[in-house]
Amino acid sequence: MGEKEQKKATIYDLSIKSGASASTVSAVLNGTWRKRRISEETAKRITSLAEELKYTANQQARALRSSRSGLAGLLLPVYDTRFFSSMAQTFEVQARNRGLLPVVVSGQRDPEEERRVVESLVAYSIDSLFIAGATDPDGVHRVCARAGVPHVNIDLPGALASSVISDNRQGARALTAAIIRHALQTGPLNPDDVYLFGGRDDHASRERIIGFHSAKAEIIGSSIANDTESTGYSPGMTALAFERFYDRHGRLPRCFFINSSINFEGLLRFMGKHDGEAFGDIIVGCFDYDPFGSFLPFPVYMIRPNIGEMLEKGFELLDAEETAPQIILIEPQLVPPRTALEGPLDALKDNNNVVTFIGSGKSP
Amino acid sequence: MGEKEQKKATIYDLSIKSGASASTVSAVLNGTWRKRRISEETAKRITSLAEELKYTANQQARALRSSRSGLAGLLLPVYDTRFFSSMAQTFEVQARNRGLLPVVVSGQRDPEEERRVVESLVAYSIDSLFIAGATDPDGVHRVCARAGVPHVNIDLPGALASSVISDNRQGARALTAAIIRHALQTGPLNPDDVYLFGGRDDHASRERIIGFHSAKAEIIGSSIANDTESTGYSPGMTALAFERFYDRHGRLPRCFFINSSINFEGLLRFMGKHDGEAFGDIIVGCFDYDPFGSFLPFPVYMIRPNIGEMLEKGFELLDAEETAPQIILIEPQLVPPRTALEGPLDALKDNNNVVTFIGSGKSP
DNA sequence: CGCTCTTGCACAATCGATGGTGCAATTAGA
DNA sequence: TCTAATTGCACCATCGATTGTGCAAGAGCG
Repeated sequence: MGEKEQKKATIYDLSIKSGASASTVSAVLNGTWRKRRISEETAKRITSLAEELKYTANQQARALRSSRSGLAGLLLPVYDTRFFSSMAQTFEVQARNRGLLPVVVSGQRDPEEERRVVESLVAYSIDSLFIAGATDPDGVHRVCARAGVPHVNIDLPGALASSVISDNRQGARALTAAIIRHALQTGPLNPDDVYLFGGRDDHASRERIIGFHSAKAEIIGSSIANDTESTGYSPGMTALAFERFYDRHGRLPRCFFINSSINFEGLLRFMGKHDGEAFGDIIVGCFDYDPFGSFLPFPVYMIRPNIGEMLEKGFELLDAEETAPQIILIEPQLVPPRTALEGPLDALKDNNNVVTFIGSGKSP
Repeated sequence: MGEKEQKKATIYDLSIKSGASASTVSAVLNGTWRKRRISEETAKRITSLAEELKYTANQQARALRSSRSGLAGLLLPVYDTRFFSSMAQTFEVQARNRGLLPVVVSGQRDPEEERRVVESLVAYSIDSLFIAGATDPDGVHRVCARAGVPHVNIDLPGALASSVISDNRQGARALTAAIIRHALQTGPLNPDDVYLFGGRDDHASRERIIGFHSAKAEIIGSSIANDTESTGYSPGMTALAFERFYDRHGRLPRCFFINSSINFEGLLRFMGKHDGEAFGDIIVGCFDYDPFGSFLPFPVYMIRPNIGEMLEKGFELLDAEETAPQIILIEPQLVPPRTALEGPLDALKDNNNVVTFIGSGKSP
């Protein structure tokens, strides 16, 4: 594959070719040259030489010496939900805007794995870490603290570091109210027509359940025990929960709240196994947004967390260097059924293409 | 945030505490100690000391000296489609299994941005790069070649480096055949009942169009001109294409092929604007898999590329250090409508949770 | 006992960039 | 004209790990 595989130019190469010392070259190229009283003329000479030779600094060397790597870490549980992949996408843009290289890793919702992958980031001297939806935020916190890595929690709060999270309670209230109101259009609702599936014993789930109950009580006016079922963030377990409900009641609840898109996939599996049936009469709310989910054959209300703002606030917290951990709430957005929101994809240049017919048919 | 923010231990710390020299410590900890004839006893002493002090090597220093960073790069166009986020997820696992730290970046389908982000990876001396769906694979190739970074193309081939891609033509044939056969169940089809939307002038799209035409000709027996419409990988442009078709014909084609899930989002937008209508009679094939897309209110056949195998082969190619660029085809999978496949989420520990009722109702 | 081998490790250069310090040449000030 | 201040830059130690080389102590052999 070698074309002109010259070794990358270093400040020493530039030093020789420019006649200046390596430290002068370094100062010019990292912007500290005014402070070091390098003449503008010398600076220009070196800069243009650098461009000519396509010099780029060796970040390992820079990091080793200055103990700032230019890496910004993001710890996710998993990538492949729209929520977390949008977060990765947004994080990438925001980190890059700040001159950092984003490094996204996933902890697989396993406390030990979380710590391991963060250790590996620490070994690369990351400058900061965003902890998004960690199973054990405080365990991760300790790893960061030992290494002196600034960090914030996103989406799920931790006790030991500042957190930026969605307003789960309000979001859940709005979502619950929306599905109940929609269901009421087709007749009165009993308390046992309204359920919640999914989630686990974490802060987000607890808050959502509180919001769910509060909206339900407010609108229907009464409630029942055991109207929420925790399944973890697992499609398989969620499918099982639906299956069991179905076995007991001969149908799904008229209207229900699903804790996350991961749990929503459990509903898909359930549907896949009950292929003949229509499910046209259920009304679903999901605390997460997925464009395809929004167009399923029944009304689906969704909540879209404001990822961009959460990350912005996160960066601000890191810059601010606060002492006492604080929690910042970000309002999420209620998305009505059959809504295809624009997203990061719409910012791409590809959109400027002209629509053209390029195909042509063939006759056999 | 400071608890016991001791600076991280170095080989010199271990050297002093163990009485051995730094080079001995280094050799013990990086596994080369047998080659350097360090006694087993010394090795054990140092190893246990290292564990005690929670020593982890400074990767920047290691990289600087050995010019191997332990970083594996993956260049994606975007994150937030299920295809690319699954790829990120799978890549992470595979890279980590090989002792590498995965660094995933996105090039936003912009040739210049692609080169910029790869330059930034090169500045960190990545050991290898996977180029997945780059707009300009050969431009990226040149950046890698200059820096001596081994690389492979995934999913979209390049001329200058080896590539592992889906068998787009066969996949498209299978997909086209599936939707046509499904449509034939409800009556005969004319050639202008079968269209293709999406894609652009890249290898994948061209191959898919060939496969589409070949299956169409084979089953329907005749064809027409202008039965494919290129829209780029843009939801907005795709929506526009559907809108225009709808304006001209008063309906959508009875059965059509959508080039990617990104284009599929264009169909969602179209549907969102035509809210009253049912679209229950269309039959769609999409060259990409999305679990929610599979359950839309009309039959959706999907193609799932075999990401795991593509990446495995990619790693093998890198190890093999071939000289002449080669292209490896991987067979994708046809997924019938209403199918929720298992994915990386199912491998998580979270699935072992027990399903329990945790909620309790409240009476106002 | 003298010699060669082997064992077990230490020394020191090195990767590329950074930043404190020192010093010659120039300019300013008296 | 002589000293003091300023300008413009070079020198060199340093970050932490890797690796080629050298060398003393002990083992093996005749």
